Amino acid sequence: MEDLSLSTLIWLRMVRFVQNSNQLSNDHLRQFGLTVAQFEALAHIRNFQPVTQTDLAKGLTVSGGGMSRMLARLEREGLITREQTWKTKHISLTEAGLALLERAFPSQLHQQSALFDDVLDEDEQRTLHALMKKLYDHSVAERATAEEDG
Amino acid sequence: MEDLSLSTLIWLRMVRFVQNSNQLSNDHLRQFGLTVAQFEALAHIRNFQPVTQTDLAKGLTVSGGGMSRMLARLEREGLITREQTWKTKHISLTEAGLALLERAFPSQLHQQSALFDDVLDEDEQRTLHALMKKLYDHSVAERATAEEDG
DNA sequence: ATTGATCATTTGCCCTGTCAACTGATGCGC
DNA sequence: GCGCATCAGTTGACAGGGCAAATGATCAAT
Repeated sequence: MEDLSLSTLIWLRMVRFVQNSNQLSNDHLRQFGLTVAQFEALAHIRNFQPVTQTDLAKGLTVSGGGMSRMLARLEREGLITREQTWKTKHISLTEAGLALLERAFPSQLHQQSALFDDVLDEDEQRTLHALMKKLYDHSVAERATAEEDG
Repeated sequence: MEDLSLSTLIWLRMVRFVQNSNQLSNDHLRQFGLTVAQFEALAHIRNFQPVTQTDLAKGLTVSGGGMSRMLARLEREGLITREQTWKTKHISLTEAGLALLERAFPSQLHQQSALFDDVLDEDEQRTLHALMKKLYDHSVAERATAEEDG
C-alpha cells in the first residue's frame, strides 16, 4: 500500500460507508419488497407530487433513462401512476404506493438514523452536516461546469 | 417536504455527493477507457497482487458474483491475468494493465482530491476523516452482526 | 398549414452489483 | 478408496444506472 493523501482516505471511507449503509437499508427494506432506490423515489414523489420525470430525475441525481425504467417498474407494481398531460407525464403515488410507503417510512428512517446516532453526538453531527454541505455544493458546481464544457 | 432529522439530511447529502463524485470520476476516466469500478479494482490488485478473487471482493466491498464478472471483463481486455493454482485463482496485472493504471492513476487521484482540497482546509479534513472512521467502523460492525443473524 | 427546433420520454446496449443455484476441487472421516 | 462437507468461482435472473440514438409531442416562424 502506498501513501495515499488524506482526502483519498476520506473518500475511500465515505464510499465504503455508503455502500455498507445501502446494503443494510436494502436488507431492511426487503421485508416491504422495496429497494433503497425505489424507497427514495416513492418518498420523493410523495413530497413533490404531481411531478414530472425530468424533475424527479434531477432530484434523485439519476439520468432520464434510468428514471424511465425505474418508474416503469414501479408502475407495473401498481405503486405509482403516470398521467400524460400535454407533452409531460405527471407522476403520483397510488393508494397502494402511499400505503406501502407509510408502512416502510418510519422504520427505514429509524434504521438509517441509527447508523449516525449510535456513534456521533449532536455536535459531531452538526459539524459533519456543515462539512458535507460544502462538499456537496462543490460537487454540484463541478458537475454543472463539466456539463457546460462537454 | 417534511422535517427530516439531522442524520437523514447528512445521509442525503453524502449519498448525492458520492454519486456526483463518481460521475465526475467516470467522466474523467473515460479517456482511459476505464470506469471507476475498474480503476479501483486495478489499483487494489496492484497493491495486493497476487490476490484471490474472494479477498479482492472483500477489499472492494462487492459480492463474489460481481467480482467474477468484472474480472472476466478486465481479463478480456487484457489488463489482468487469472492463474489457477490448486483451487484458487490468483489475479495479477498484466504489463498492459500496469501501464494503463500508471497513466491513469496520478490524474485520477488528483481530480479526486481536488473535490476535497478545493473546499476543506487541512483541519476540516482531519475532522471529517475522524468522523468518517467512526461511521465506517460502525457500519462494518453492523454488517457483521446482520450476517450472523441472517 | 408545414417545416423545424426543442423538450420529455423511451429504448438498445452496456457495466455494476445482488442473490441463489450450480459446478469443481479439496480435504476429511470412515 | 468413497462419500460428504466445504470453499472458490461461475452463471442466470434481475434491479440500478449511464449514454446515445430514436420517438413523440409542442411550439415558433414562415
